[in-house]
Amino acid sequence: MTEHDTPPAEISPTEQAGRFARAREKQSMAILEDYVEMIGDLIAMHGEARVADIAERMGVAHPTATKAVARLKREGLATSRPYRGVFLTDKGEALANWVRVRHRTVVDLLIAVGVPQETAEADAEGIEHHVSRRTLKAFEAYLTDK
Amino acid sequence: MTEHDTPPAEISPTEQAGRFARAREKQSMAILEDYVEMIGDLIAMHGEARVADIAERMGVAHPTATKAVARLKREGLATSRPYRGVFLTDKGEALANWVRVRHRTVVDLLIAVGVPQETAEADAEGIEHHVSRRTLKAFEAYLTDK
DNA sequence: TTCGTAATATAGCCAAGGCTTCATATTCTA
DNA sequence: TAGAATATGAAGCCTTGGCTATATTACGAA
Ligand SMILES: [Mn+2]
Ligand SMILES: [Mn+2]
Ligand SMILES: [Mn+2]
Ligand SMILES: [Mn+2]
Repeated sequence: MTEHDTPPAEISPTEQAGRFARAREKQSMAILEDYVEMIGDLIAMHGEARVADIAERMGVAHPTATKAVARLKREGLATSRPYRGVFLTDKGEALANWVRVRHRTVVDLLIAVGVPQETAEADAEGIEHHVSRRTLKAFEAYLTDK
Repeated sequence: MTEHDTPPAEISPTEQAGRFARAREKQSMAILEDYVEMIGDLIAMHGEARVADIAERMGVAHPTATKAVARLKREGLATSRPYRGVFLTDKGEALANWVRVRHRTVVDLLIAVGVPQETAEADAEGIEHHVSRRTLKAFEAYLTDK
């Protein structure tokens, strides 16, 4: 029996539970993050972010996008005027910028360790939301030093 | 205005929607994956996987774990005998093994690029589920060559 | 300036994954 | 072997994030 067949490293139930809990928290932020990033991008590209465009690019039905925007407003990340598109608050803008930088860094890191670009772009869309500040710093350092 | 202030790389709405859709699919598998891995670990460590232990280690209430186990059974990944614990089917075992290898590889990769071990372990719990076969292959190659 | 079309909003459905509370079954110890 | 403690199960609630179907609103072309 090699070391690879042994059970995983010892870890207390509490600690492990904490890791899962943190992963769940990150997940609950993921959709918000994707939407603010998307809204920011649409505004940068087209000068406005319409619900229909958001929905199309997110790959969901438009009422789904509408509900997501409602949540963004509830959380103080966005505003919207009926039939006039969606706008980011300062808080939303700040989040969008941070998320965008993180997204790029994750893609760059993946490519740097040998992941094909297309795969990197696809996987990053999910991975990014679980990359903590510390891990991001490590990625940046790695990309700089390399 | 530097290149960093420009909008993200051009990508068709359809392609981008596909990426988000794939990320959502991965997410819907994440919980199943964590549970089969956990059940496999508990069996390896203690000879059995009781709902109470699963719940404690996942950081959820026991009815939540019970419902998750019900879903595993529905998907043909596990079986259970009342008051006798939970067992993995062949399919469940295969998934658990694959998930465990992937988990370790992700942790190793993160550490290899400079992420502190504790952070790596924590972030990997979420990241792993979005690492595709291709990306995993790249990680393995990187770890070997390094 | 009207009116048809396209965009947006609203309502109501579903499944997943959390939770608490309460009932029941098993196990273990005295 | 009876009874207490523990484990499991069942019921019912909430939020999120999907969906479809059906109003409404706004805009631009005629
Ligand atoms: Mn994303
Ligand atoms: Mn992203
Ligand atoms: Mn995990
Ligand atoms: Mn894991």
